[in-house]
Amino acid sequence: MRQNVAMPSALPMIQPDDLAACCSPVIGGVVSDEAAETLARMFKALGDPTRVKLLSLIAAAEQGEACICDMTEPVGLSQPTVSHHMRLLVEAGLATREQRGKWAYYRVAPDALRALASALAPIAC
Amino acid sequence: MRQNVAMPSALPMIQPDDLAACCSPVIGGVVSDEAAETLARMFKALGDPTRVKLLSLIAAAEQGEACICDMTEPVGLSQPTVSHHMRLLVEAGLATREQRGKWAYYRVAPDALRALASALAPIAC
DNA sequence: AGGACGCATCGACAAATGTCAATGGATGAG
DNA sequence: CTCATCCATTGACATTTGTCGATGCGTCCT
Repeated sequence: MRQNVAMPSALPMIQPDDLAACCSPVIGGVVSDEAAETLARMFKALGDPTRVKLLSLIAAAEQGEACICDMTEPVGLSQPTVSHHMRLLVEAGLATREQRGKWAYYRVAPDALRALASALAPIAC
Repeated sequence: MRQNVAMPSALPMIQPDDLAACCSPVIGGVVSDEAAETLARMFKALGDPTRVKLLSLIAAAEQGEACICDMTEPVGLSQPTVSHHMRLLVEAGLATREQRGKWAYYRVAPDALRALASALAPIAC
């Protein structure tokens, strides 16, 4: 390795709690292992075209909510598969689920999206 | 399926070219299949804690650049594995690679991060 | 020229992921 | 009560992903 070039060690460690802060993570300091884990778990949930589209469908739906049966046809996948994807989105904190009678209504979690967006903020805040 | 609830069909289709626009994707209209694919490919690259940390390391390094040999020890993985992860980040457009003599210098691609961040913007823009 | 170093590629392998058909549990309508 | 509907869970399977050791290709130093 080259001499002693400016690597991590003594840089401000970003903790998971800091994720909500503006302009913190990725840029602005080395993220801790836990923060990297937390961020990656959320990003992974967005790392599938079907889930991106599902989230988009929900956000675009009137009332900002949708149930499984509304989404299977637009994404062209089976009901169990859509249910599975929605579960991943909820577990990642990117969506919420509310059972109302026979239907399960899913909504986007704006705070989580905001947190992710701010985690990416390169410089401009 | 319930009656005819407000689903996609006639909503503004977000195309990949629109991804740079502010406040467009995910929220604000149903993303097209291609846009969902594009976004998912980038998010997937961030869907691994190692890659999040790598990006963070690069961004935090002085000069904003780092080579493989600077990163293997902080992430605790073998050189081929780190090289592999960096390739994924570059292919996703989230980082750039520049060979200078013996070393390969990696930098973060701020525009790509900005595009991703704006793709998440829930409402506030 | 020869050796040391930085990095990418290859082959291998276990683990995780996306998908479906089949099934089962709730809820609401008749 | 009975039946249809919405949804989640299960089991199965092919594909993708993360990781490593081994190897090969450049580049720099002496």
